[in-house]
Amino acid sequence: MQMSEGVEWALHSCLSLTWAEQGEAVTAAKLAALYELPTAYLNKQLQALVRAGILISSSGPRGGFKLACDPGQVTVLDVVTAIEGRQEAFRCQEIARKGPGGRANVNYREACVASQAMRRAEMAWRRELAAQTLADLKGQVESRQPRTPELTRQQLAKP
Amino acid sequence: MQMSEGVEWALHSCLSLTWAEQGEAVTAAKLAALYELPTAYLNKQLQALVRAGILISSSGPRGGFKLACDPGQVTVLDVVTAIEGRQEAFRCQEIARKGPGGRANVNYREACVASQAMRRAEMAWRRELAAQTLADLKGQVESRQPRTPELTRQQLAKP
DNA sequence: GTGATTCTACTCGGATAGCGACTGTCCGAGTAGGGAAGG
DNA sequence: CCTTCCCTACTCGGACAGTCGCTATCCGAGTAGAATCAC
Repeated sequence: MQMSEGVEWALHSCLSLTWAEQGEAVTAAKLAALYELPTAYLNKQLQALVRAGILISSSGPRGGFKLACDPGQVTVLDVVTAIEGRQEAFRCQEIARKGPGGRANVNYREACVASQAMRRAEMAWRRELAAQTLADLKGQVESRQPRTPELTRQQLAKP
Repeated sequence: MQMSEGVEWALHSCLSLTWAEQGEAVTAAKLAALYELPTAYLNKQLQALVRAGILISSSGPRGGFKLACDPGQVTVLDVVTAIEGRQEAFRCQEIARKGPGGRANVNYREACVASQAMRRAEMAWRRELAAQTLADLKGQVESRQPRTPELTRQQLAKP
């Protein structure tokens, strides 16, 4: 069970976008240069964020990506879901239906104790992720590394 | 991010083993027949449980698998970890090290805010899984489907 | 009859293919800005 | 000089290979029990 590394890329890219000049779109190439990532593949991840409504993209010269809304409105769960998809990690195959005492007309995705146990854990996971917004992460970085916003803006301003 | 379906198989197999005759080893073939699973592949999952110390295996006639200890001592997390491995789903690649304000001598698996956010969620996930033991699941099934233990024993007794 | 020995059938365990998802890359559609041309 | 048109360069977006881990399977090592044989 491994998560796509695109999640890490997406989180850092979103943070960098919070520090970019307001209204300015940032190209995938510049975001990739920030962290030495492959441009085309990062572009693919950013596309997923656009589809999820987290970013807005524009083509052509002076085009690029920018945040679609306030960082306080976007949770870490939103970003993770945008990259990983909405389906849960544990997908109950309802094997209990075939087992002793199984009933064909019961939805074992809800009734099976194993599924419930796993679901409860995933709910807790989601709750933690939903409790943090991009603004929270942004604030944490700014208090620990006050120069990061300025350095990011400088890097993004480079041709 | 999808979890191996072996987790579901392992949980149900362990539950069935709690209902098997005390001291009797159950073969992978019989466990597979309970839920109509491919025998060889289920065997592979059970091997992982043996390596994790959850089950004990014995070869030859009257061989098979049985629980290594009391069901109350085995948590759902133990089972999941045995199948999925110990590494976390989110593996920080420390791309922040290359980013603005990055320091080469900092462990970003600990310091990066993205990594911390993800880690906090995974900790909550693990905590939920560790809070439930096989005995808990066993009790839940027995209170909802009182006939399941008996039916399981009957199925396992069949040649 | 009893004990040791051999033999057989059974089970787990690791080694071996097959497949889907993540990883990585490329080129085309569309666009904004600049430059040229005409009034 | 100003306006209009065209053209170029740039960027995203989706389509196309490569690789790794999960899925599925098979055969050999080891063993417990039964059958056989000698005493």
